Amino acid sequence: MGITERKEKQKLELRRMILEASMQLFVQEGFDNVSIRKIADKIEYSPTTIYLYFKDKNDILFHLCEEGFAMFSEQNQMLLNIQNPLLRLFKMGENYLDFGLKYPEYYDLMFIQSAPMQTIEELHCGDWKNGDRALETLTMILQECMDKNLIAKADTNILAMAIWGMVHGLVSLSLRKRLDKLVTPELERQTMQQALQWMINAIDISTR
Amino acid sequence: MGITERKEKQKLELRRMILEASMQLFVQEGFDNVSIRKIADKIEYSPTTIYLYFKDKNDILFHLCEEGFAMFSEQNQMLLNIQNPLLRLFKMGENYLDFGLKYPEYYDLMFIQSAPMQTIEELHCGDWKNGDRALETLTMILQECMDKNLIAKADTNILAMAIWGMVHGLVSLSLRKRLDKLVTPELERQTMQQALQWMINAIDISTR
DNA sequence: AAATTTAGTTAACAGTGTTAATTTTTAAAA
DNA sequence: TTTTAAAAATTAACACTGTTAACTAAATTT
Repeated sequence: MGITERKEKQKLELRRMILEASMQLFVQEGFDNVSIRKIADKIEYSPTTIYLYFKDKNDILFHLCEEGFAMFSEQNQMLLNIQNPLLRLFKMGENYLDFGLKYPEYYDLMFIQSAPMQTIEELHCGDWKNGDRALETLTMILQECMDKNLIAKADTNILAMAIWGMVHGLVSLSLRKRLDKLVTPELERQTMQQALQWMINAIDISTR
Repeated sequence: MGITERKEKQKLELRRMILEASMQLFVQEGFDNVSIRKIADKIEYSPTTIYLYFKDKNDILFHLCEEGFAMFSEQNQMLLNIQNPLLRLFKMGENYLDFGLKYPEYYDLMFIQSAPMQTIEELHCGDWKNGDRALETLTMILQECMDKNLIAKADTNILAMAIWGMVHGLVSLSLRKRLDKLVTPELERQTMQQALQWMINAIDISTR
């Protein structure tokens, strides 16, 4: 069945085109300036064609979101080389901050916008593979830190929330321009890293 | 000039009506379901009338945002009675979490949406009185904690960012349904408070 | 009473996501 | 090779959105 195979390949190709056009519009013109019609213009198809490949706009957002997680996951590969779990925790936090500042539009989709989660609930039965995996990595690092007596023993879920909460808080406040009164734009990244470092120091009991 | 006075009073009254109608729509139907036309319907004026009282939609959002800060500030009045600054810090954090979960739409405007900050830049010369005041309270508490040797000495701005970042991170992740995989909805609030408690304990050096 | 300012409205523009009906293109069957 | 059936893509439309220009009605001043 060489023909049906080719046809499926073409379908996947157009699907990719739609996602890539959307992605470019996101990065270039910002989140609010992406419309179905603009995506259609970019790929030179009519707006309704997009609905043959994606259920609705949120469905597109969700798939871009997934790509964001893939990028983040790839960036985190380097963590595997780090032996000290507390240092690994810090580096993972730094990675998180870097990712958020480097790809603000992706970060928006992954962690700030409501739309992708709605699609996950409606179309993917609440299953959020990529998001869960990143979270597991975090809890595992925390468990390792406790096992090696680097941090005080506690519920890993609570710790994970506290640490994720903090780095997410910093990134999202920065992206939404809420930190301007606290620090100048040039120093923002550096100060965020210092805040992370300060927290890691505060929980480190190995040097006490 | 009794007449011009009455007229100004009427103008202010309609202004209030617009804000209150907007507020109700926010709380009842959610952020995305507020449109100029719906506000106009609610107050039984034509949509264009609203533009005689507010520059644009963002201008309305900004003023609702200001009301949110007033509410938050009022809720924080009880902090004044707390002598121990570290306990005061914890209670302020708890207040922050409570506020975010109790008034999600207000919280959205105050800390998540981009629109209000744009209006502040354009119409109010970047001046954000209410937001700044809340931040000052936080840094002052932190300074007091350091003065009384309850926490390790450090740059108050960095500390403020770390702590604000964390509570904001928790609230915004919760509002955007990102914590579902980490904790069940019923336990969410409690776990968030525990995360805060854990952090306060981690930075507390008075019992070491 | 006439002129002028103020308050509010109507109609319209340019844009949004989305759907039903219709056409064009492609592959399979006669 | 021509006809038929299926697939792919399009046009037209609906019900919205924020916002503006032009206009009307009411109130105040001259």
